[in-house]
Amino acid sequence: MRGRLDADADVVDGIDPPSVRVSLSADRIVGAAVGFVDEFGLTSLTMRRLGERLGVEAMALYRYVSGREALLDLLVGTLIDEMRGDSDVLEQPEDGWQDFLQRLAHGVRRVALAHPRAFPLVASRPAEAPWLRPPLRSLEWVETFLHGLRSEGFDDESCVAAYRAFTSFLLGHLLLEVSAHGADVGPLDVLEETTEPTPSRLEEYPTVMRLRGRLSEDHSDVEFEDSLEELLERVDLMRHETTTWS
Amino acid sequence: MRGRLDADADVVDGIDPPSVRVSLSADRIVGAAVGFVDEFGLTSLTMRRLGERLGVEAMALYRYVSGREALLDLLVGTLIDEMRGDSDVLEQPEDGWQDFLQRLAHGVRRVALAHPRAFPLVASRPAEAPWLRPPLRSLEWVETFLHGLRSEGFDDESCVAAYRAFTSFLLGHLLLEVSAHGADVGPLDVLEETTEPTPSRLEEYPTVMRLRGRLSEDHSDVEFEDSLEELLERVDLMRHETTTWS
DNA sequence: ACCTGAACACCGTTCAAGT
DNA sequence: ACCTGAACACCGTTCAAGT
Repeated sequence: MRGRLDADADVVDGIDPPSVRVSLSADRIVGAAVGFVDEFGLTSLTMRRLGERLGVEAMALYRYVSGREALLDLLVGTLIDEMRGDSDVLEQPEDGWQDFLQRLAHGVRRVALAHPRAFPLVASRPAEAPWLRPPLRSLEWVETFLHGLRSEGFDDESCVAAYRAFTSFLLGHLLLEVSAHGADVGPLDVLEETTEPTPSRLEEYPTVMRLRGRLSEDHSDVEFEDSLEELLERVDLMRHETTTWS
Repeated sequence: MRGRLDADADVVDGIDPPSVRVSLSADRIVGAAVGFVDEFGLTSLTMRRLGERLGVEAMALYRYVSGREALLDLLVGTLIDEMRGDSDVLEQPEDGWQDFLQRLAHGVRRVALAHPRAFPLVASRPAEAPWLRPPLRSLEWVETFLHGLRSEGFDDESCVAAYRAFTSFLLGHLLLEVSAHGADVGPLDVLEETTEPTPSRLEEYPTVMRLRGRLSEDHSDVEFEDSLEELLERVDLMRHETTTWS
């Protein structure tokens, strides 16, 4: 017994250390960044504050990520890859393309709802190439999508058309859904409940006023489901079969 | 003749003065901000640089706008109001609701394409109320929309459903369209054309590789037109007539 | 009434220096 | 090898002071 490890010393008196002292790595940094954004919002994410959260000076982060912008890109990549671990999302169709796209859509939606404050990044960051459309903007997922539909008999043109329709549907729906959950925000997130939540000059807009209650109802779940169904029907119509030689 | 005006003196030697010396106002500031974002992108918009552009110190701006965040909100408002001046957009239906929505959709699209670098703001800024959905997120336009459909015989529920479908369609389409035009971007906008525009590890993704050409084709115009048609058909289906007593 | 100078707190980022 | 201190340029914002 050679006595207690010296390394313990600085944990012992550090009440609630920012994080257990694990050596830094790009993954750990990005993970912390995701957590930080989930908790405090995008505008609060600062190299210095992120360093603090990791028990390190901001400058130490530059060993692993080349800067703040690069960090945000890594963050987006992480979110999209999170779906790979989702067992409901398939790598390739097993019960037809409709089931395949259903699972994919719900997978993306789960990610969006799990990270409502980070999701707008997925939408607004410039992609590697303009044809990598958010929110399915990694080469991996686009390959999965296109190859999946091809293997189900879609021809090239239909695959691409379906990809476009699918992404634009997802982006519109999910962005609106997370923004209703109070997504991006400005500097201070503490929304001042003191000011009336409804704009004051409302009486000038009789129709809005009358339908306000109905407008506020949240049916995101069924709406997503229904619109997705409709999308799949549209995709079905834009579909040209192809004979697969194999 | 009391000699030349003293005020001219600092214009005379100032080669290419940042702007003709007009007294400041909120409108002028917001207008300059829009121009600045159009030209240099969102991340380049800085109180100090905006002041410089207006021939004034940054601190002077605070007399007219309460801060940067407020400025961005005003900017969003301006963009949306830009459509009021669009003679193709109607205040109320004249040739049926389909024509009405067609004009509205194209009006929003023109704004988005005229300000591709500012449009993501319209999408991601938190609205006054969660039911003010981007991109139709001013009380004025929501009133116009809902009242317009009501006057065409839609009942309350259909109006709201149509509003939801319409906004989510527009948001998805237009955000993807402007992001393909290289919208948001990080710090430096000078996109480095030196690095190959195509991600390097492309050969690992055979389907993407093969369809790359097709994926890059830009058919935004016809795509918008077609999807809009489909949307209108969907709206037609979700429509319950109501008897208007008047 | 309207703008400016100086100041403050906070950024991102670099780099020589510490261990 | 990995992190820190000090420094730099640049933010947003406040406020007393100038005109």
